[in-house]
Amino acid sequence: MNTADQSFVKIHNQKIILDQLIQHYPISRADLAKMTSLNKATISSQTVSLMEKKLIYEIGTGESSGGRKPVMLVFNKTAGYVIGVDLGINYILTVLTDLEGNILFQNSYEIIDSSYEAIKPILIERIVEAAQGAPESPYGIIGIGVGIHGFVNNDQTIVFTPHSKWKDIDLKIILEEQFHCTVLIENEANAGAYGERLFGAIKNCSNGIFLSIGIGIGVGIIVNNELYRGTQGFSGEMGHMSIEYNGKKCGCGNTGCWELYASEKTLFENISKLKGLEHVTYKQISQLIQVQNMEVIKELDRFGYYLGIGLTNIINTFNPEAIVLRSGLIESNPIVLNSIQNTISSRISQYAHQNHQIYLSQLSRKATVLGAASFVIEHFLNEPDHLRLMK
Amino acid sequence: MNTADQSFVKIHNQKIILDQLIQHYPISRADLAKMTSLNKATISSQTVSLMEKKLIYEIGTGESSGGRKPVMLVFNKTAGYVIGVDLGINYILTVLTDLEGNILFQNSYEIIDSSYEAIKPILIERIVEAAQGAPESPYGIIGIGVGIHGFVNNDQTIVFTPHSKWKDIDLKIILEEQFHCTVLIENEANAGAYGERLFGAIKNCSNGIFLSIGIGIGVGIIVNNELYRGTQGFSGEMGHMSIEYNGKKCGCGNTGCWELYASEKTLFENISKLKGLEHVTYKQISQLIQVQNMEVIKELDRFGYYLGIGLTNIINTFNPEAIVLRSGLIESNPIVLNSIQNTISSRISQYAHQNHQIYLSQLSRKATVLGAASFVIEHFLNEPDHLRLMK
DNA sequence: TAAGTTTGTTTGTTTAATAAACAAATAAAT
DNA sequence: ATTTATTTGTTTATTAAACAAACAAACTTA
Repeated sequence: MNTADQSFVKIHNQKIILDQLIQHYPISRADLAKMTSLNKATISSQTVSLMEKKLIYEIGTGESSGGRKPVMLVFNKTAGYVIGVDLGINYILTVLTDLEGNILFQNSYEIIDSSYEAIKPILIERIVEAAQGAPESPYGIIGIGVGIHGFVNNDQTIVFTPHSKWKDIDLKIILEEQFHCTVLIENEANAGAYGERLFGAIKNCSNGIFLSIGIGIGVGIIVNNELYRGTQGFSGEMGHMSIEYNGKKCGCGNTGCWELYASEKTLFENISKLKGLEHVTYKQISQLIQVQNMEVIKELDRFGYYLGIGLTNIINTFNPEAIVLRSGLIESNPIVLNSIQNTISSRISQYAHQNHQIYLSQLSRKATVLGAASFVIEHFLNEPDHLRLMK
Repeated sequence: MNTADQSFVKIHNQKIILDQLIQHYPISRADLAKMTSLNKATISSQTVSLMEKKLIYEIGTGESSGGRKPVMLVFNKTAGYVIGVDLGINYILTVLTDLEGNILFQNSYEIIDSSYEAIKPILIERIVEAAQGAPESPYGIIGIGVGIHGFVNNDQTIVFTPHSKWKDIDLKIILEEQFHCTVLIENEANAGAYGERLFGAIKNCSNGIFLSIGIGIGVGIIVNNELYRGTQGFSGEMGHMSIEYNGKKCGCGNTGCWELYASEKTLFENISKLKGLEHVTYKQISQLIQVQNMEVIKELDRFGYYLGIGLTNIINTFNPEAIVLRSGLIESNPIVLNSIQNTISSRISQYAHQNHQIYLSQLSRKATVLGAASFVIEHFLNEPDHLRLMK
């Protein structure tokens, strides 16, 4: 029940102007007026306000098109910096980005002891290290975004991580107290979906699905231009969608869960069993494919087949504009897409002609970490008054 | 990129005031000011505007609470009337309602020939009949809402109806030309979801799922307080979600589709086979249950079991606040809910404690028709200027 | 050199929300 | 019965933001 007044109008229009500027800079006031259909005078007054906030600045005149030369405005992408963290199962990926998501610094750490007690100091250390890489700027470090493999509720508490067994960890409060800045915690797939929507394969897509395929399968859902988190924050647990109601028993309690058939973990297990190996690596699989090892290729086909079954369910559920697949294996062996596509084509409803695109992740390993950072950026740009300590 | 100005503010606040008034009338200006946290003077000026539009009126003074008596305002629910139509597989249900969804007139027609050519004149006749039941009012018949069993795209064209085989029928334009009023066409499950959210089991629920179980299974999805239609309008085809990837072949092209296991149609077929009958009716089944026929009860349990399997998938996907089941059979034999709940409980992820409620449809047979009508009501109340012919 | 165009600012108007003052009506206290 | 405090709803003046129109500056083109 948010009522509107004059100040709402100003904030609302300023957000539109800034958005257009970010999308199309360098740009003149006159062009902004044309694009937004706001009055020239309104643009003039709003740009003053944006310049006072150091979010934009003038870079001199542009080309004339038969009259006075325009003064070009640009987005000040270095008005502040953000730290993004991807807390994976066996790694911590940390980045420092500007307000456009450009990476200035990155660091990857391999987790040995995944207990919370062991991770916490390492995490803080990595964040401090990244923060030190930020140049002087009006707003300094505007916040920290964390994407994590596990259940995060709508209060941003980490409720449970299936692999490292963290329980009810309030990392948000802990980091806020440590660093005194905005901290946003999100599920790994949600963050990935957001990253791909802002910077990657589904840029500006209204309805998109992000599929994170690894040890399990996680799904990030974007509907009606928004991330859909669910009532408590637990949407997108489609790895535990049953595709064989009387199938294999899963640790979650369900039977025939999709990720028991279509995760990278399952594929790796199958191939290592096939080859009589204890363990098989990405590299080994890629090599086996390159030498046309038929057993492995057949296994890969089955992998794509099972993915296609679940994806058909997703398409029937969401009628999405696009689906993004995040899987190191598929990204380095895009041939899997063929069996995925074939399976979907043979199964998708013939009643209505559904249009959908399937893309590989453009951000790849950085989808989650950039998504996490972008939550913070968006939060910062939506904050009507940038009342913060100047660094 | 909708910029805001003063008139936006007025329209926006007026909508909030009217919404509060509809929810809480009779109500005074003073109480509206408190509830909306708008200034008293603003409420005074806006109520003048709403009274000019005939959407509200005064009904005299109320009880004083220690000062001047308040003037009570009420919503003018008879400012106009709406026609709702449910175009089912073997019936046409038509209602006339006021602006609150109260039914003034209703009519049910059994379809014999379901071809478009046969239905069209009957449909028009039913609408005319319903319209004649409307009393004199400021706005007259404000529109016609149609819920239909089949694929409706985002342009509101009926793309395909699986049973009656209609193809690319632009009913919206046809009815608009015939009746010169707003016409809105929606999928049956989407309309039902909307009806239940406005008037029924999931009133004001932010994230809810409506399950229409009949010859097939259709799903209406409400997320982030909005109906989710999908990119083309084909979301919620979860009847064709595979729960057994190598299962029964479905007419849609997929295998192991949920509705092959958990639709009323399947249940009826199974029971009639069991009893060696050509055909079995709702009544017969209810009677068999009442006399504790174990074969039938077992079959009913299986029905609930299969529903529970798909519902577990839905909960894992959406983490909804509530799920509404629309099934004549379950509504008259709510015992089925037990096996549904048991199946879900034993299968739902133990990782995170998910809260969800499962309700029976409150609107029952009228869910779709009231949902269809409510789209028109909402459209009317959102129209900033009610520039229409007075009847 | 003159004419027309483009850009961005200035000026005054319009509109809707708000605060404050006010009048009317009423209940409760004395 | 009188006083006091309270509640309701209107009136008045103020504020803020968008806008239209006028304008000045800077530029291109003929």
